[in-house]
Amino acid sequence: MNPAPRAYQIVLQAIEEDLRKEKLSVGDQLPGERALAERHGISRASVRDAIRILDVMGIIRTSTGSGPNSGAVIISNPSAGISQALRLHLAAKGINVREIVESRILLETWAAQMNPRDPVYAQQVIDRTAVLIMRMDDPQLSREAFHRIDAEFHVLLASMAGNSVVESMMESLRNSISDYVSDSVPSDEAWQPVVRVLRRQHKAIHHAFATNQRERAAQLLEEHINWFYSQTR
Amino acid sequence: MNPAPRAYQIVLQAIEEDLRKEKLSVGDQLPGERALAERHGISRASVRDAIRILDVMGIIRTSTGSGPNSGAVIISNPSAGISQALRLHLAAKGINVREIVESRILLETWAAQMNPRDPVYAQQVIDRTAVLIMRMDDPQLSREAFHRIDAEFHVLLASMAGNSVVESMMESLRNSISDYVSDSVPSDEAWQPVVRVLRRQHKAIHHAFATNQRERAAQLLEEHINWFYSQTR
DNA sequence: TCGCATAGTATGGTCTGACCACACCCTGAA
DNA sequence: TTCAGGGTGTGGTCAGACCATACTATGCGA
Repeated sequence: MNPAPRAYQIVLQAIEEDLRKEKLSVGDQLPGERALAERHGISRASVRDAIRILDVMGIIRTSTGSGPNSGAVIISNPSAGISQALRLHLAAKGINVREIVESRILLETWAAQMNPRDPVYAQQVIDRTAVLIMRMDDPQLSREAFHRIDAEFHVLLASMAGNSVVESMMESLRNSISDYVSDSVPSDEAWQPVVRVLRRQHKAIHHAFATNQRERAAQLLEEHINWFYSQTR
Repeated sequence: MNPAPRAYQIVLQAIEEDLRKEKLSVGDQLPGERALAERHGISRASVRDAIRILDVMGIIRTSTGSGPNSGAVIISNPSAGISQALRLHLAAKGINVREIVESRILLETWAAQMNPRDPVYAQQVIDRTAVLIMRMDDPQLSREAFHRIDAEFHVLLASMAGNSVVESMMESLRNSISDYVSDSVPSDEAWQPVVRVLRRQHKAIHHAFATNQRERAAQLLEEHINWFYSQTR
């Protein structure tokens, strides 16, 4: 049955157990790699395997040096691991862009129609997205910067629903295709008319949210996403 | 900007590039770790970091020995990485069960209402789920086995929509809470009445699918999931 | 007493080289 | 022709070393 359990899984399971029991929580430091190795009776190399996994999964952040901010510190960045997974499987042709776009529409329209769990936070989101829209109006903005703010805009709106799983998946879907998006529009000349339409759509979406027309916001989001991806093929 | 790019990222990016260009695809073998180390001018330890990441992300499968089925072979298991990420973040309290259940309902009801991309496959799914329902009727079945078949049942139904992202997320959500599910119902005595209701619900859901009542299937699925999790608190 | 440069210490990151168990393969004997 | 045996290359694991870094403690000088 279990002929060869990997050595790093010993550490991984122990840490997962500690997380579950809240012996470890966000902000805490993990014991040093050498200490973990000795505690579990395995080599530091195997401990590093576990640490590396926690790192790419967005559970911890590692840094060199000593002191309270060094070493492996628990963070919570659920989108990191999911983004990486989606990105790699997109490269490996295990999934395709159509499916990602379809999923984005599903998640974003759901989040838009969802009753916000926290009305105060929802109002903050509406205010903050208004700022993002203004920043995207800057004609000096590079395309990379525009895409970055654009992503933030969408993730922020999705966060209103108060579901971090949906929010992380949203962010991951957006991240996983960011290269694709950047490569999609070949020239800056072709980009100019596109960005004008995007700005207009963003403002309409924001207006629908601000006036609490959630159905309409969802519909506009779907059109917005579909339109943009029709431009990139 | 880039003071310390990790050594393993060199290999990771190279492999991702090869996947994108289809120089590598499912079934291919990766070069040996020693060969990759020499090619990129880094140590085997760093190469192993990259290999390990691809492994946990479900991009490759590794095994010892020699020959065409040994070493690191490209597979495509998108749910592996996402499952692991969700599972760890669930342990780290970065996400909670409510959010996972909410997401499951979102994905499953969407998939249920979606027009199948492939009618032939949809019919196969309906036939195969019928078999699973029969197997779940076995009173000798252990709870672990029941949950396993139950998960297969739900993932299979979701796969009808023909969106592997949604399917992977479904499977990952299901996997990430499997421990939670197993621990939820304390005794086998309490489990018996629960499993009877689950069987009945599964049959109703299957009937709705088989008779193409997709709206109703979605509604039954939502009730089914909500009911089960109301039992586990 | 205070301020600050310096040595000390612990961290993760990387490398080297070694040994193991395993699975295929190839050769040669029956 | 068959098949038992060793050969070879694979990932898995280990041990030990060195590095750059970042905090900490020391102690000197003002």
